[in-house]
Parts: sequence; structure tokens; C-alpha cells
Amino acid sequence: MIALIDCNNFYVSCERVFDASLMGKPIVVLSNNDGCAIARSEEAKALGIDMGTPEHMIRDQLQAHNVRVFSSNYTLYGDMSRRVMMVIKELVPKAEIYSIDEIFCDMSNMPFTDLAALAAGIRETVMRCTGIPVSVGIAPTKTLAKMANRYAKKKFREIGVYCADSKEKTEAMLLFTEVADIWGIGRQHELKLQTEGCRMAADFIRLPQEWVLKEMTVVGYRTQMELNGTPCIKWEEVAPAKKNICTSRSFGQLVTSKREIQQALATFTSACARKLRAEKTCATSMHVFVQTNVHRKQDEQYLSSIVLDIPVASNCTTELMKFSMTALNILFKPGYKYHKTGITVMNLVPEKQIQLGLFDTAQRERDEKVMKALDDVNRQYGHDTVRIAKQEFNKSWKLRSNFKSKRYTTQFSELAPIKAK
DNA sequence: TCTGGGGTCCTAGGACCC
DNA sequence: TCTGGGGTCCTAGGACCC
Repeated sequence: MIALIDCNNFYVSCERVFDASLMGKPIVVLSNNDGCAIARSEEAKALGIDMGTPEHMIRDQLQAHNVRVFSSNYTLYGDMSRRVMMVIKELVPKAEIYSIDEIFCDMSNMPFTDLAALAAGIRETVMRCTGIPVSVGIAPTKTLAKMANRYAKKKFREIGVYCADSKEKTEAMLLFTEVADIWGIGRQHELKLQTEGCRMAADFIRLPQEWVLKEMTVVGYRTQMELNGTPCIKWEEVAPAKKNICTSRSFGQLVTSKREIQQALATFTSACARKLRAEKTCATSMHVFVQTNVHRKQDEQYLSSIVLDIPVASNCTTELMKFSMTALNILFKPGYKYHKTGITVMNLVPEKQIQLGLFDTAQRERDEKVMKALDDVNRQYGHDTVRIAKQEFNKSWKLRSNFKSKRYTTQFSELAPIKAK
């Protein structure tokens, strides 16, 4: 049996751990740039605030109901996630971190027969150690475990556990779950299924296999198999190496000058290079794009991108910047109001196996030392404490982040204060 | 005025080879 | 008038995830 443990309203719960006055209040966490609502407390959901709604469309509602609003604080959420995962991994023999707030656990070799009771124990331990509430779904496959987790949240909120260990209990949640809420079925497949007269998961599992293969490819077929109790999705206890690494952001305000886009892109390139070094990989090509704001119908639109080969695979900030700046020189056209830029480094290869170019020199060794020093300093004092000249901060392009909480767990200067009476 | 960011996998079709 | 066939590799685009 497989358990899927999922943190409840994770970002909101993280904020609550450090501010008890937030309990029971409606809370919303916004995406980067304070753009959309991406996490909501139960109280906020009850007000009808939907996932992904732009902030400016719900601003009145937020004020009217005194909703507490936060900018996203990924430093805090990332660290809280690490803690939750660490606690859970201590309690089960085999686990796979699936996302910042979810983890699959293999429950097949546990020395307990009552899995629901075991799950309740895990919930309680995570709460005690981290302050984060979680829900647990248990079932024979990953897709069913995801469904059981959702079912637990919807139908057994207080218990927070659902164990689909019998035909009847599995059938109950298949009858309850709409096709759109099945893990692996998105907007397009939902529409197809609806025209086929298929509304609930219980209908979907009965569709002929030929139809599913033809209309939803093997991906949909695997989902169907999983819902029928046959595992098709393998375990990945150690995260497979990344194939691409991307850093991109919308600007806090529209930008017209090339110089400012250069600064932004240089900063994103630096972030990509740092991520590459953390993964111990090098990139052999990069994709760079610039674009205007597609939502502004009144503005002339421009979107362009380019892929450049990197002759000798690299994770050196200055080296990658040379290429991304070249790309920008090709892409940039004056006269547009730019909204976003970004870089994806691709075709990653392990640091150790780089094919040296014909004209490669001892430069590489020196670069490595410089990058290591740069990473060491920045790890200790915060990203971009030491940076490359091109990143020079003008900041007009910087993210909006007007409601950010402290980095309570990773910066000494931002620790939560404790009042002693 | 204001609409996130970072990923993966699959397929179809073109280029190329023998 | 007749105009091979089979295989691999690569890429763009679609769909999905959190």
C-alpha cells in the first residue's frame, strides 16, 4: 500500500506557524509579483476566493473581509518543507518527495496492520515537530493514494486520513471524485471525457481501453490502470537529475530600456548558474526569451526567443552571462514595453564529464575557484551579496513583494521574537 | 494599474541514413 | 506511366503537474 502525505494549505500553514494570531482567520498567499492567489486558508476558500485569481480582481473582497494577505516567501516555505519531509522520512522505510508539500510513502513493509492508525500517528508527529497539519491518503497505487488524500480532506477533515483498503472504500471515492479532480487529468482531457458523457472517476475506469489510448495516449491509459488498482507509476526515491533549469520573472513594472533587461537577465543567469553548480551539472545550451505583457491588449506585443549552443559545457556565471547577453542583443528590439524575460539552461551534463573544447584553457580551473568562493559567500550572507557587475541593481524591474513575512528559520536577523512575561 | 514560476513526458512529423 | 521501405534522431508543441 502507498500513502500520499500532503500538507494542508501549505504556504498558509507556514505563515501560521510563526504568527498564532492568524489561526481561524482568512488568509491568502500571493504568487510572485503579488500577482495571483496561490494558497488560501479554509476561511478564505469559504469566501469564494479561487485558486489562481489575480489579486487586483479580488482586492475589494480581501479588504471587505479583512483577509490577511502575504507575498510568497519561498525561503521560508522551502525550509519548512525540508523539516516536514525529514520528520516523515524518519517514520517510514521508503519515501519519495513529490513536491514542496507532498511525499509518497511505501507502507507495504510496515510492522503494523492498522495503516489508518499508523497514518494518524504520522500526522500527529509532524504537527508536534513542525506545526504543519497534513492529510494522509492510503491506497494500492499512487493515483488512488492521491485520490484518497483528497477524499480525506473533503470528507474526513478532522481525522485527516482515508485508507482505501477495500473494494467498497475505493468505490466510494471513485463515485465521489469528478474526472477533473483525478491526478493526471487536466482541462483538455476533462472536456473530452465530458463529451463522452463521463463525469465521475467511477465512469472513467469503465471506458474502453482503446478509446482511452486513442484520445488520451498512454498517459491517460496509465491513469486508468492505476485507478483500477494496477500500479504503473514507478518509485523514484532519489530524485532523477534535472534535465532543464529555468529562471524567469515578470518585472515589477513594465521596462523599456535594454540596460534594465540586461540587469534582470544577468541576475537570472546568475541564479541558473548557481542552481547548476548546486546540482553539479553543466549546461550545453540555453534558451533565452523576452516578452511583452499579453494581458495588455492596448500595447503592441512582442515575444521572441532563441536557443544558443554552449560549445564547452559550463556552469560558470560569467561564461553563461556572455552567452545570455549575446542572446539578448539579438532579441531586444527598442520601442516595446517589456514584461518578462528568462533563461532556461538545457542539455545538462554531469560536471565531471565535460568535453573540453579545442581552445579551452586553464581559465576553467580559475573560474571554478572563483565560483566556489562566490557560492560560499552568498550562501552565508544571502544570494547576490557578491555579484557580477552586469547585475548592478537599478531594481525598477524587481518583483513586487509588498506583504512578505520574515525568513524566520534561515536568517538570524529575522528570527521570530519571543516575549517573556 | 494590476494576471506566477518551474518542471516532465509524449507524440507527430521532418531530416537523414542505408 | 512508373516514383522503396525501414529505421533513428531531433524538435516543436501539447498536455499535465505543483
